[in-house]
Amino acid sequence: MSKNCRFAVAVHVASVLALNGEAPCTSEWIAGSVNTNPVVIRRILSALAKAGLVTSIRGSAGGSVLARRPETITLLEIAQAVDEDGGPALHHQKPNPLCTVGRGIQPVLAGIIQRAEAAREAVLGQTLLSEVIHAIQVEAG
Amino acid sequence: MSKNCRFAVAVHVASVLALNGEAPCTSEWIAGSVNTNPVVIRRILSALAKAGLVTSIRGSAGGSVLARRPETITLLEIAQAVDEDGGPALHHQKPNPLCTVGRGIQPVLAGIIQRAEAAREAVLGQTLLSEVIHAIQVEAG
DNA sequence: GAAACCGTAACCGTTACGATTACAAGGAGA
DNA sequence: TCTCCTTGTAATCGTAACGGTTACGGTTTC
Repeated sequence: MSKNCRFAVAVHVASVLALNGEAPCTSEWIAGSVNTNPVVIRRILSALAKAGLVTSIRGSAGGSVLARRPETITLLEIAQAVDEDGGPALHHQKPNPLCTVGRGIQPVLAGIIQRAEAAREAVLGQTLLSEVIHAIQVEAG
Repeated sequence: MSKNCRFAVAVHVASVLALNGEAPCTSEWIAGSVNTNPVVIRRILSALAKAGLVTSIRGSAGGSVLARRPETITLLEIAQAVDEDGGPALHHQKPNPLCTVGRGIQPVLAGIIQRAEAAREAVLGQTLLSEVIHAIQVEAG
């Protein structure tokens, strides 16, 4: 599956924003919580803003705030905002059409992979950011 | 998700082997159907053999055959044989434990990702290689 | 012994990622 | 207006993974 941690960072960012409420968070402060570089956070924030999940305020005393209530944001929206790549890849080269398998496998596999991804996304689509925040608070004590 | 096409190639390889029945297939012949290098196929075959799905015969007139009937092989077994990487990644660095989110997010996210992956794997676990072969034959005409 | 085949190590070019630096643009306050 | 502070984005670097390829040793058949 995906080898990047953008989804994990994006949920982390959204959780920090949600816990801060109306107060804008700077990318530097969020980076301190995620333990990475502020530019990495800004790239994530940019993707979340394009998806309408986050609003960024430029200038001094600026920062980012959640654009919607945590009860209305699913993890699927966050995942789709930062992870444009959809599902496992098919063949690099086109299979040999002279072979029965080579001729017919690609649409069959595409359908199966799509169904598997849909099942995975259903779980993310049913998980709300507010639930994640609650679980984090329970976990962190 | 995963950016490699090993799963697609592995299903392709297994389908070719299944359609050839008892007759061993050489890696070069399979490579001709997949349209890639024989060594790439041998690497996939090696992983499938370690999972007990394929038997390889060395020496002249050698090749590979399916070790089990296609009705008893699920796509999940094939995926796990060639894709050791499990699910999306968490953070690169450990989050800051001084932050509530940093302290609690990792186990929460791990649980959610695991549930999402389980849903995806359930679909693959219910799909049999024999069904794939049938669909390929219908598709290829 | 020769030929055919598997198994694997080694290497190359490409691609993607996270991290970092640098800089332009925007906005608040002195 | 001037000065910070912040976002936004481009450019670059090092690393890691992947597919493709060559090479070579081991194995089996003829």
